[in-house]
Amino acid sequence: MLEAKLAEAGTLKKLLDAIKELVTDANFECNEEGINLQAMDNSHVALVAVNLEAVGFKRYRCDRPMPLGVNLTSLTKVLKCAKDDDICTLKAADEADVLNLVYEAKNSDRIAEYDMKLMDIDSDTLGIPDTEYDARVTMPSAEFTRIVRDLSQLGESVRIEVSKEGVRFASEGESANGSVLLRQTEEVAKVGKIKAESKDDDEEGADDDEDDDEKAKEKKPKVKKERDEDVEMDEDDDVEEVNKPGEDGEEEQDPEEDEDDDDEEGGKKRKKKSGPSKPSKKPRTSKASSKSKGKGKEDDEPAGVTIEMNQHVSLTFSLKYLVNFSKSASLCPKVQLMMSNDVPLLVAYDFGQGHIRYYLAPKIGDD
Amino acid sequence: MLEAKLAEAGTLKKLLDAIKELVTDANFECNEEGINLQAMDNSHVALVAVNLEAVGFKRYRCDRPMPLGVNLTSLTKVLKCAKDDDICTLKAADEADVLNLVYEAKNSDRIAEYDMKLMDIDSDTLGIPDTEYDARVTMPSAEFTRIVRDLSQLGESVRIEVSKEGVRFASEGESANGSVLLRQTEEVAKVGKIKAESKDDDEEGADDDEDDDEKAKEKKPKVKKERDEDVEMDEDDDVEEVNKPGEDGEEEQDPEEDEDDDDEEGGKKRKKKSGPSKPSKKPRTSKASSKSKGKGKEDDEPAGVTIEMNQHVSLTFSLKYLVNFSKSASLCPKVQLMMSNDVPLLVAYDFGQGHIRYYLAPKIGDD
DNA sequence: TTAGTGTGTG
DNA sequence: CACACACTAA
Repeated sequence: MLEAKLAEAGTLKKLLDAIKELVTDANFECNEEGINLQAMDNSHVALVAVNLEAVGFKRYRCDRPMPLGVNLTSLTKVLKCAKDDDICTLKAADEADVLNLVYEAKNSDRIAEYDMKLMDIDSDTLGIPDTEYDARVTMPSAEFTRIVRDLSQLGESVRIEVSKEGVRFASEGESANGSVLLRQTEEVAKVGKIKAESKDDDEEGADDDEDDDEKAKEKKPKVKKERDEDVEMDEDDDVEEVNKPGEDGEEEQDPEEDEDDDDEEGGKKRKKKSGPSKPSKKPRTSKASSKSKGKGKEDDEPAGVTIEMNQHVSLTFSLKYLVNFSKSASLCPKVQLMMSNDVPLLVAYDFGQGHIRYYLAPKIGDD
Repeated sequence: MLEAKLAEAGTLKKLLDAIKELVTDANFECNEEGINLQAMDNSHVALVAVNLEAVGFKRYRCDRPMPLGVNLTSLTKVLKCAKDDDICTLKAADEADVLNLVYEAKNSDRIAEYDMKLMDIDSDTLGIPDTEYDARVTMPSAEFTRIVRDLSQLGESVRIEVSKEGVRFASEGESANGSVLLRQTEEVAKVGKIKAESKDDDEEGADDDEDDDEKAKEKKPKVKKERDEDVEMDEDDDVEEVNKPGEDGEEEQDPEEDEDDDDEEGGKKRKKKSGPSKPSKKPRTSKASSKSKGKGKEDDEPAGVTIEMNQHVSLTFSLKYLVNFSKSASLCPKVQLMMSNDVPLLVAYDFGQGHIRYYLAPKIGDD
């Protein structure tokens, strides 16, 4: 049987909001490690993969693997009956045909219980290859939302191009063309391996090989990410110009600076507007201090754009889907775009309890 | 003739908003005591009774009883022309076929006047028996709204069950069943007589003591106290609850006394009508602390759920109507549900100037 | 959270 | 044919 107690029903609600327009029915595959959902969107163009880790629950128990066939519309309705901060417990008996949801008000003076019918769904769960990518762009999720929404007004598709200059989103429409360039806030990091890493910011069990070893020591219990600590950021003080003109795009070697202090700029820059106005230089504060300091919600704004690339990539995608994907922004302040030429884009949102990943094949014939 | 001056047009507007979908035409029965409206809903399933007491008006005069046949849709339109805080005067000459409405801005710099046609309506005013009920649930009106709205997503009807455990709202639907249990916040009060008491909350005319006395004498525990109080009645002394435990063990039934305008909905408090010599607002100490504060909203639950019962009741009702009734929540932060088995439910909203009461017959065949 | 669109019911 | 309710999108 399954019994999963979630501290905040809001997490599930947001999850469902994020995917319900893409998928109507799906199996929640539950096992001792957590809950996974994988489904093609209704038109079989995109793939959605959701993961909720067992450790992310207040309590989690799943004796044996069980797929729960859920109609997401129904589940959404039932979840609407929960307040965001209700404690939500999911229960299903083995072979049950209903999913039981209990919402408990924080102060316990209200208990609501729902039973939702389950359905049998053919699980065409296809293994997702653990691809390595040529480029990863990490940016504030709100920024991504904004860009794809903006561009979707102009045209149907967007060309995403990652170069050492930064990442460019360009779209062509009937009446106008648009292009948004994001420069990496810090610098372009070069890495050898770029793979989806949901554990980037926080992890409990870093089972997967991390792309950088520093992370190991960095391991902090799951919490808010101020920046991607894992990214090796080298201490360059001169961040005036983001892209150093000196180097050509391809060197692979990591910066010698292995001491990863994630400084955040004095907290001045927050969600940056797409305008590539020159970012103010961040006076590096003492490395140690910056990390320890309490974060006033302003400070831990998702902050910057990080670009990691091994190779220049340029791909074209349907904006319609990207706009859809971007609805997950409420779950996580950051989003990662993983790309390789001629390979499906991976859009990943990692939140405390797990992740949502979207895969979308590029349009052919892009330049 | 009638001349009734209301301190805030908003009161009328909310009233109309609350009932206009239930009733399209109705007689406003005006007499020296105030204005009453009583009507069956359009499908003759529910009954709505509205009362506005003469004393609740800034000025009120009605020489002789007169029914004003009003099309509520028209009146709603006319009322939309008033701002919520306008002073609103209703005037009608004897035998008039129009109702005159004057809206005066608080600062008098704007006066609007409307004449609305009246119509003849067969007044099938039927006396409403002053029933005694087996149970009364007093709860935040916003909570009631939330529950019936939630459950109405799932099914057509709801079973309301009052027991010493609390009050349970349960609904069954195609894709899911739902059940919400509210535990009494304080304790279950046992009373001998449970009747609708609109005067519970303070009103202008009477001062508190008088109010209490009146109730005291009126109260005769003429009934079933067979259940032992002790069970759910852990008399925590009148801490939260206002009334002194004096009389005969049983609580005075004015739990809604706390006039704190704390509807969590949105702090939409408006300046209370200065009314005719507002009598001392009983500064009930109890939650006073919370009252003074700006908004701790979390700390002081705007109100608890109070359950009074002499007998277990279980009744099933159409959610459609309850949802409709619950629109009156804007008028009052609390609502009372009065129930006895096999008897129509009474849903009562008591506000400063009067009340709205809805009666709805239970569905047959409920368990 | 609010507004608009679409569907269903009367 | 109109009104109301529900759902979806912004």
